[in-house]
Amino acid sequence: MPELPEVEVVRRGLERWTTGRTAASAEVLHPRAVRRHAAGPADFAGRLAGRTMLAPRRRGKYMWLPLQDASSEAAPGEALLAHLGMSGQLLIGDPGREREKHLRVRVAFADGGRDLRFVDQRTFGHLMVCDLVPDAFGGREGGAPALVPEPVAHIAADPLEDAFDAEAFFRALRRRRTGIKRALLDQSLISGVGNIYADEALWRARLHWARPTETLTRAEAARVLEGAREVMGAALAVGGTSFDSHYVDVNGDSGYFERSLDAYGRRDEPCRRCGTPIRRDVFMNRSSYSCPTCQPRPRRARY
DNA sequence: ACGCTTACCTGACGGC
DNA sequence: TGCCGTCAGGTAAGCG
Repeated sequence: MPELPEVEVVRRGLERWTTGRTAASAEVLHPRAVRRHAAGPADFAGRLAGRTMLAPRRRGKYMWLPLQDASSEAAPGEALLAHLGMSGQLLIGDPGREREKHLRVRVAFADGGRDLRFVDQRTFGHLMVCDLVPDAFGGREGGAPALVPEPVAHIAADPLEDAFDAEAFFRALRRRRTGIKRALLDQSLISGVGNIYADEALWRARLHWARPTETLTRAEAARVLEGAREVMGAALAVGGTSFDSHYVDVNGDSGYFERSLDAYGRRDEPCRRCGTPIRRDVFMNRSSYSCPTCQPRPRRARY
């Protein structure tokens, strides 16, 4: 389940293997993989052919590769945007290797070297070519607002970005009438946090997932933010979290953070702070893990 | 307008 | 052995 650290690991892999290379052709093997590319698979492939991929960028769980025309020095106005969804993988390898069972899109390069493949069992992920627009969330680059893909324009900065505005995040929480975990999963408030790291951040902050956001103090909000930054930074340092074969880097290798998780997936196992068995609640049709002692349920809960 | 629910999708797994 | 229900969950459309 790729969240920010896992996407960043993939972004770094792409940075090494695709930067400066020119796409020769793209093959869409499953139209659902490019469903958000409104003009269709043929247009998607046409917009990639002949264009050079610049250094990949990321915000939250989205990543993109700015596309430059071979014939032009002009700054890129479009990008190849990728979201891995639940099970998406971007893989780099020998073009002659066997086709993966869930291969959805393949991009061949003009240099004839390693190709780029989008493999996605559950097809929640997608690729598209889209316009770049000025960032409304404060990202800067070279003295001007940074450019982000149009579909990313409504996604808030992630907590590992310089542009992330902690005070604005706190004010937004106080305005909301919802629970803290729901807010952490809302990518328009803070991006990059998914179910796993939301539970980990809340465990670190010692807050229950149903805590009403409008009652959070500035100090509590800061604890959540610090927890998210710490846990995602630590996960990134060891290559991300892998629960199954779904999340891998561009070479197909898994990360090692699962063994370091304090809450997620640890039902009935002892809390690493106090020894109380970790509980599992069903919330938003998914699991929430927390410590009954360190993270007591608030008297007024919001779901 | 906002908060919340639902649909989308495939494979693993447990129970019978 | 095989069938069926459940679970995994990010996103955005759609509902009230």
